[in-house]
Amino acid sequence: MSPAQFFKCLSDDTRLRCITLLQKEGKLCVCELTTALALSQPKISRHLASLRQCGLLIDSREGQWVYYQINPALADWIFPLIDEALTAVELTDSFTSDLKRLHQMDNRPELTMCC
Amino acid sequence: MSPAQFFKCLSDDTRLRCITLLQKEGKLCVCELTTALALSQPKISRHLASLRQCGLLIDSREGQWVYYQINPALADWIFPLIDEALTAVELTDSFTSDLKRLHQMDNRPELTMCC
DNA sequence: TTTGAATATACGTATAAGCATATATAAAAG
DNA sequence: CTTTTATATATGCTTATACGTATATTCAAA
Repeated sequence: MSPAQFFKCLSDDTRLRCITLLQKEGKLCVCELTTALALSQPKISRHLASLRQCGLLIDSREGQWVYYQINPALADWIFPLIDEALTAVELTDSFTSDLKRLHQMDNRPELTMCC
Repeated sequence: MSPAQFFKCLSDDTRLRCITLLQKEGKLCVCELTTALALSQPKISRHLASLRQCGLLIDSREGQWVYYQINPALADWIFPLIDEALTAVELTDSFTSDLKRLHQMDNRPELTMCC
């Protein structure tokens, strides 16, 4: 992936919020991201698919749920940029809201699996 | 400017090469950028205009030449991202070529002004 | 093996981006 | 003035993005 292609991944608000939320939280399933961002499921899924196809994210199915995370095998130059992107996005109101909705979410899959 | 808007500025190869070259060299006129990137003048000018309009670059006319530089009045979160972008882009072949063409350029305005 | 929840994809459409070519403006030189 | 160099913009075109809606797929549970 070229630098410009990487920045294009971050150039859409929905994708940027997904990536930075994953950078902060580690691993989230589609329904958690859908709840956190308060957007339609197909919209989230389509953006996650494009990020998977370009290699920025990897997915893993666990039962009914498909979890996404940042690909740990990315080129070295990408990680500091993702870090700085998170630092920048953490200053925004929408990211604060996203985090709040995520943490207030009922029936989060991980919680269910623990019981 | 939102983080996503900022990343959109970097998401086009031509704009990214302009921005990183300006980050490294400080201040360049349109004809220097045109030579360095080996692209058409209208193409460079159009991208510089869009970067000026979103506030990422500022321009200043000096005689015949219009110089562009990174806007020093940008929000704080932007500068580390530009730094990391340069670090990433410096690893690419095209950036090496851009720098080489710039430094080999004949009749660079600054040099002419010095004599 | 049917039902429901989670996720993915297809399709049509609206909008935005990017490009090449041509032309316009602005300053300097003759 | 007229020309030349540097830069900006307009126009017409093609392609890419993003979206909503509808539908398909996958898994688990009953």
